[in-house]
Amino acid sequence: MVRGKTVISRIENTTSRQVTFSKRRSGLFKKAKELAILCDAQVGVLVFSSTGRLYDYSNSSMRSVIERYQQIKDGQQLMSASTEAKFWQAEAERLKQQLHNLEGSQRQLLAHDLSGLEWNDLKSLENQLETSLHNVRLKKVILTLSL
Amino acid sequence: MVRGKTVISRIENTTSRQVTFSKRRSGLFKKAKELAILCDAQVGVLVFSSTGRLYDYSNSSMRSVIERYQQIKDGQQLMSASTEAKFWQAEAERLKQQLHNLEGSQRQLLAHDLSGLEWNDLKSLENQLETSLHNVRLKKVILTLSL
DNA sequence: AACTATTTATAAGA
DNA sequence: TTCTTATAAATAGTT
Repeated sequence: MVRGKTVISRIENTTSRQVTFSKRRSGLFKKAKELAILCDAQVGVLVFSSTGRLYDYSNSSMRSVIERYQQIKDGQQLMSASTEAKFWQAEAERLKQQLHNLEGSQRQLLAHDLSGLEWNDLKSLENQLETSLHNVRLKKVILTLSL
Repeated sequence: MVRGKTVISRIENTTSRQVTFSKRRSGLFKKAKELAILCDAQVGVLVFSSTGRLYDYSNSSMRSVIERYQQIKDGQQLMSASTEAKFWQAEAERLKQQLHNLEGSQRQLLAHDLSGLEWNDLKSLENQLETSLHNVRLKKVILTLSL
């Protein structure tokens, strides 16, 4: 039971300090979570025990909380490794999409996949191929003449 | 007064959400401070309101708390995060190369760039285009007949 | 911001 | 560590 008003000063007894640390830490995290949910806030809590062990809570991700903090406080900070990873992942995704599109149009040019093409599409593809063929033949002639 | 058990879910009313935010935020900071004093811990709390405003508490300095967090986390994770970053960077590089190659062959198919092509290259390109053209025309016929 | 009926957190004991 | 419980502390709704 709670005996009298608790004085807030360092608990000298190691064992009860550790017990209190454990209890109050979870209490703090619970409060943090409730604040985040009730008030639609982004919350991050970092706690280092006196033995140096890290405990943390965040309703989103601690990295994003810290990044947001640093953006506000510092303006600009070096990209963290995880941000850099995300950047390159997005870049790879973008390139993959571009590649996919180009492969599709290549398949049409090679007439490997003409599905989904309407009459007008086929007509313009035919024109394109005719133009290409013409230019390739022209190039052959030029090459022949220059020999 | 408190009426019944409080349900922890987003408070819809804006005014009471703001009031609760203010009250619980200071409650959270108070708890954080008590934990730090009682248990000799280093504590940092970051809170962003739904309007994006930053509130923070730390018994030492937030900067040192964050630095300590990153040293521990990155010590455990920097390897994987930076490895991941490298992986995706390499993946992006590979895709970029692939895209470049495909763009080159596309330019040849469209006869936009025939430079560097020898007689034999031109001959096989011509054949490829003829085949494509044939297949496109065939598809047109099929489309016409099926109308 | 202040009040207060209740709920919630928690210190100490088991 | 987990449960219990007496008591302190926090807080939701009201003024």
